[in-house]
Amino acid sequence: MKGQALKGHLDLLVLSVLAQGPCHGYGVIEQLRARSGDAFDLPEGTVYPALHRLEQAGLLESEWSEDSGRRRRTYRLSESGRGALVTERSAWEEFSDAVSAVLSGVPWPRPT
Amino acid sequence: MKGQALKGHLDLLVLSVLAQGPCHGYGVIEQLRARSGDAFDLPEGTVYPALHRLEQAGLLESEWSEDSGRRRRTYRLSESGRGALVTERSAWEEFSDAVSAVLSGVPWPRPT
DNA sequence: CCTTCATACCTCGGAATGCTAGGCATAGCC
DNA sequence: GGCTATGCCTAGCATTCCGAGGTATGAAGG
Repeated sequence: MKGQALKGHLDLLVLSVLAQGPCHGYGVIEQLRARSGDAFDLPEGTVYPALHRLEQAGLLESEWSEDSGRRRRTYRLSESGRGALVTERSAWEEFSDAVSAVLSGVPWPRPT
Repeated sequence: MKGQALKGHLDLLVLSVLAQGPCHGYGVIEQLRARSGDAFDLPEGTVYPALHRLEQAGLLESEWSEDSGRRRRTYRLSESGRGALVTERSAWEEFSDAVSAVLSGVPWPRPT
């Protein structure tokens, strides 16, 4: 995956993962890698600040837990977060369709 | 269209427009608006620097022209630009598919 | 015991990018 | 003359992603 292609869409991805159940930061990274078929392999320096940002914005809630001597911070979607996910998903679809529309006019050098 | 959702994908859009024929800056903005069904209404402060960047990178070539007393700068895809368009389009499709894959796991509150 | 690796968290600073806000100039219309 | 549309430009700000570095625990291997 080319550098910083996901600019502006990271929030949507993180919210999507957490919509399927609470998870901690490291787990979010693994989920994204798994669900995207290895396309998204995000560095920690990308994901952790994003989680903090989303919590700051009230879209996530977090809770510390101790699991076999390891401290973890588990994130969960808030009600606002659930709403934001719906909004962001719509925005993504609109955006994606718009890009497709622009691209559809471009001659494509491959067989159809 | 929500603010700066197109981060990182602007180049692809501009190259796509210019792949369909030479055009000047103002025209690129209009083309994008038209082809996207008004989804993309980009400010000049976004598009002009992008054109300069792409020319700097060798993906575009430009030429000044005088049309009824108005000076215009007409941009054209270079060979490199044509190659970059292919690369960027592939990258977009990969990215788009990856996002879709992640989203596909999210329960969607609307009828399918 | 000690090293190494995987897990798990964090932050700082750089780099890129888009946008707001301003400016300049010409043509056409009222 | 004034206003709008066309057509170009730049400076500086804000946001965002990422590389690099730091901390700490547990398990595995020697």
